[in-house]
Amino acid sequence: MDLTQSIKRPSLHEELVERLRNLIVEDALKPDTKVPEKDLCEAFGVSRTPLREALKVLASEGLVELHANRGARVTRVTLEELENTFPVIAMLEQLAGELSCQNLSDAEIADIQKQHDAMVKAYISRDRKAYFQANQDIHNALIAGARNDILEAHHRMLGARVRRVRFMVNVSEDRWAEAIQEHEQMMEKLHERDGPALGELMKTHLMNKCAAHVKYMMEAEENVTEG
Amino acid sequence: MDLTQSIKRPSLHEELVERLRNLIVEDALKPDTKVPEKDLCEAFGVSRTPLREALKVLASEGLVELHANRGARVTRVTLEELENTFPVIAMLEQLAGELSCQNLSDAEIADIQKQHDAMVKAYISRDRKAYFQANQDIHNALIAGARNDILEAHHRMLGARVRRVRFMVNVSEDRWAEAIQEHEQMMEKLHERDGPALGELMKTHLMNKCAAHVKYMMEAEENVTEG
DNA sequence: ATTTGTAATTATGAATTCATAATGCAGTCA
DNA sequence: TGACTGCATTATGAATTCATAATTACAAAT
Repeated sequence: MDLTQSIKRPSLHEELVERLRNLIVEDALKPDTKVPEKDLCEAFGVSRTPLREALKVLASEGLVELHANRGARVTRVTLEELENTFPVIAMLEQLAGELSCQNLSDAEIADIQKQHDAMVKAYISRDRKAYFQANQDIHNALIAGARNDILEAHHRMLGARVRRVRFMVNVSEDRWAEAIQEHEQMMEKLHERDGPALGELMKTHLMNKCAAHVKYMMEAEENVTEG
Repeated sequence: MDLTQSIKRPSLHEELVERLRNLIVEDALKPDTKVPEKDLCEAFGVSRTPLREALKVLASEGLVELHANRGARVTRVTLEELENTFPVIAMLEQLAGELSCQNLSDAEIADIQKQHDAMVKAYISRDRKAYFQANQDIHNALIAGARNDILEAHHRMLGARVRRVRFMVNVSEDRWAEAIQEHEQMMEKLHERDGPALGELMKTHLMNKCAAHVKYMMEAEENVTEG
């Protein structure tokens, strides 16, 4: 019997932070959506106090914007924000790559290899959903392998801000193939436990991912302008 | 006349976040201090609602810990946290160094040179307070030079967590001299606008700073244990 | 018809109140 | 003497209430 289970009771505001964050990250709450406190209170069945505490936290994470007396609205991921965020994530992943090679156990590396294989399989069958999930899992595992809470926390924060566009984005066939290649190289260096090399690969991988997203967004913008 | 001035009226909770953060960072609120809401409310002359919102934000920044029904306490900067935080800051500063060389104007670089000269002067006269201030200003200017809000925000957040130990720390003569040397090299590369080189120097500089802090903390711990 | 001024409504910022978990103390019993 | 039980106190989580800023609706005037 797990005794700690019964003790841990997350407070309402923690719960709300989590659930609202998920709603935003998974694009259920669209950017620029006004988020009237009243509606959310009714939706979640809580009073305004814990809800407003949650909104303050989400605002500090950059997921919503608070305008005094004008309420909260979900932030839009701009091109500029994307171009600013990815390089920072890239640096964090570079560090994670270096540290993971030092800290991951052989068993953990084997697990990552399994996730990698699953990702490749998803790629072959063009299962985008499974691919994104496996890809996400691999990156998270490599971050966790750094054994650095601070790194992990900030990576998660930054990831939340841009994951929304990853949901929207349809990567091109070319870029998709390239990403798989990059992941293959990463696995190679991970097995060799060549930290600096893995770090470099991960940084580059992220910057390429950034370029793909930027390109996609600019094309989307053009369409909007034209339509 | 500045018209924006009259419009901007920071809400109570923003004000509280700022003031509490300063109190914690500047070590006026010591680690492990219990922070009873009642006392703070009286001190600031506000009700509990905005204060609790502020505490939630500070908790998400890692400056206080919230234990359900047991209130908030100022977090202690552990050795482990220090060792985790500095490498992350180092990566961010590396990126900032690269970008600053691309983005800073000649005038801005001249300004930084002035701050650098002021820092050297403070070093020569062994004015620790002035030195720390100038040092802080230089790093902030290089971060700002990256023209990247996300980078800046996360750097500020991480800085807040460790600045407290910088207040406590008395750097050794040797390390102090070394730090000056590193800053001299940084200025050189900045003038040459050699981004990658400046980035590398800044990363190394931060990691050396980290090592100095860790060494100091371990010695302090020994003293506590022995005493 | 468009604009401007005012009133009514709504939504948010903040204070207060209520409920409950945690703490402290006294008293009891081994 | 020391540990445990139960009540009183305190502090926090959450709900409610109050005050005020912002928005909307509408009427009047140009």
